[in-house]
Amino acid sequence: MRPTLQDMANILNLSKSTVSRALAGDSRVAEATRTKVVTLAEQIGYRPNPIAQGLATRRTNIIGLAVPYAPRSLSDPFYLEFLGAAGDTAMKYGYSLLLSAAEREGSGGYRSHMELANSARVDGMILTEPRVLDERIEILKKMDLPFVFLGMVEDPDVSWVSGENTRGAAFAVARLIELGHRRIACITGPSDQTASKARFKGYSVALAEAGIPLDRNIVASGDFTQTGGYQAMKAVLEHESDISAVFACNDVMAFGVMRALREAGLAIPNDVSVLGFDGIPFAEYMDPPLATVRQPILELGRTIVEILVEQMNGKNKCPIHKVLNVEFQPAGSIAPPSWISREASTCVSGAV
Amino acid sequence: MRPTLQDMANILNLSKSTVSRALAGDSRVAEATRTKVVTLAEQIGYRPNPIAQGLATRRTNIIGLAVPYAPRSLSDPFYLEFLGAAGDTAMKYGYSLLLSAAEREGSGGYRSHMELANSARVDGMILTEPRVLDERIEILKKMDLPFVFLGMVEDPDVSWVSGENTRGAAFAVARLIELGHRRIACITGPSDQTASKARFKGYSVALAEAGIPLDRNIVASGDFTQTGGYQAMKAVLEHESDISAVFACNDVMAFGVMRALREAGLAIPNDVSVLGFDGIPFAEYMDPPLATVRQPILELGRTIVEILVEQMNGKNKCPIHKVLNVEFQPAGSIAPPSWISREASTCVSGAV
DNA sequence: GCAATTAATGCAACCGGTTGTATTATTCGC
DNA sequence: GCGAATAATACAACCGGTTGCATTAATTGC
Repeated sequence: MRPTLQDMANILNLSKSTVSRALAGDSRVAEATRTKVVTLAEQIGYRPNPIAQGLATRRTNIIGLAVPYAPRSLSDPFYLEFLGAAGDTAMKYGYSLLLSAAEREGSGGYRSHMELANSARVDGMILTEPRVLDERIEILKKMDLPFVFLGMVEDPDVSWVSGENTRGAAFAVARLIELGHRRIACITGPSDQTASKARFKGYSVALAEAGIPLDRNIVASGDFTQTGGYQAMKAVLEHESDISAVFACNDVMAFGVMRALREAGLAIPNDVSVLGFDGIPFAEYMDPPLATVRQPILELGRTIVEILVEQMNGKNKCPIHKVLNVEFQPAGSIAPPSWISREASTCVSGAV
Repeated sequence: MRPTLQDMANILNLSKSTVSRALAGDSRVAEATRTKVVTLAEQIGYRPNPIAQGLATRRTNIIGLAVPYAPRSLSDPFYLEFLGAAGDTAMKYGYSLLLSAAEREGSGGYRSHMELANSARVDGMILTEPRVLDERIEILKKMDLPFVFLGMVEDPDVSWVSGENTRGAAFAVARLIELGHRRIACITGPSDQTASKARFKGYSVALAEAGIPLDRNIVASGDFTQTGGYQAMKAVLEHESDISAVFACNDVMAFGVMRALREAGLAIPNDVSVLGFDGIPFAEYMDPPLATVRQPILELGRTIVEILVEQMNGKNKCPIHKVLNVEFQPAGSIAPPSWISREASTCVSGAV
């Protein structure tokens, strides 16, 4: 049986409270006593019971992490990396992560997240994939539990951390335009997710700045999964054959896009360039390596936990919004459009 | 403030115990009373405090999940999928998953897992990546906490669930041999992991059955990461140029292998065939799609939780060892060796 | 109609800690 | 040497549930 505080007290002929204070480093207990207590604790392997501590202090040292159910969620390496980084950081601050496995049902899919938040089991929550009008926010606000979103939230009272979606997408798409691309398809994520919306906005901005009209026929919406990207790309290819580049709003969809293109007999990047978003490790192992916008995934995980910890400690009551830099990462999946290469080669052969 | 049991008791002029029993469905409380209690609970949104419940019942309804630190761990989609499935199943049985973020240090890397196991915070533990002589087993056995490993463990007293590593690998490698391959390299995982060892054994068995001698020069050890696979393949290519196929002990390493081969100017599968293991979703999105041995990842997650739940309920005291079927999944990354194709084409052109 | 059952509820201890306050022992000033 | 201040420790309530046993009320048997 695990030794308890009372056991220790009995052995040392002390009271529970003194033993407890000795371990907590309370200045009121004599140095000699503390030493004895600590030594004994070491000896018999005493560890305070976190459940009892939780009941007494109303703190659990656990952070709830709400991961949305599929289609995206836990099959996207982005989340795994994020999870790892968040877990690491949480541990550094003495917290553990409790996963809220999401539910399958469509609309009620947030119930388990809300239950966890309301369970007194966690000191704070990390939430992911905010929607434009996210029903969870109102519920959470009523609970006075600190929480932070991964991804931008409109409500100014809510803390969040996000990669620079709009600017990142705009910058990368501008590079495509710079290469000579004019017909650039866009595979978006679910339209009600803020990240998806922001990346699409970046795409639109880049087009607008280059004076290229936005053509809805070459914009399709996926669901942030391989399959989603694959199907969306197929749908676009059915009607449009003159695109020379594709911007997929995340890497995983870009993989599906690449497959759809190849199946349509289009070579990457010779016929069509492909650009992703996220910078997951697999991107550079594709053939050709996928050009993407690298998010600082580890830093996102770290930062979000740090902000949450601050709020849990009550140090900072005002909401924090943090946008982390992203970085365009060129790679073999993008190249100038074929008509430029052809012109160039014509030109060269003409000169020879 | 959250309503407590006492609040409910006060409102209804009942005692805590009756209210508690009413909610628990104890047959001793009158039906009318139970209805009143349940109605009120519904009305004021009463939810029992799981921390207090945990203290009283010594059950937390939480399963600890120990994920080893890098290099593999949470950057491998295999684990993410596993995690999702385990989480889903856990929820179905009323449990949540508490992640044990692993530590960076090499040898002491298991400390946090053991602390979690010993923390009274979890009712059971899921452990991953067993090593051949896994130090955790002895520690866990002393704690009388149910635990199950993902992956085979030698100790017969320990429960585990695993894919059919040896047979799966043997079968797949045999298919390579069947295609005509003789010089098949093997990129193993860390040699002290049972999964790695078992898959390598499958490779050896297949060779032996075909009468092909095992050549240690074309066996290299990776660490189950892309980079590890890449480097191991490079090392092999440095001395050996006559291999016609590679078996990587997991898909993620296979991606690294493919990259190394391409960088060496070798085409897949024309010059070299590549075979992976795991069946992660990305495999089929590679170019060419990666042939692999598909593990039933979701079922692994489901089964492991079910076994653990059974053991936590005390229904089954004897250890359970479960081997789940794997399935060879052919794909574009494997083909007959080039000398066969060349012979074939020579033959054909000769015939014409 | 009264003892014996049975049904319904209440009391109080307990889970293992934390923490406000009371108590005892010691030291200090003068 | 005595009262006051201070240091060290103990007591007891509390966190919010669960659970064994006692108690009371209602029902049954004869």
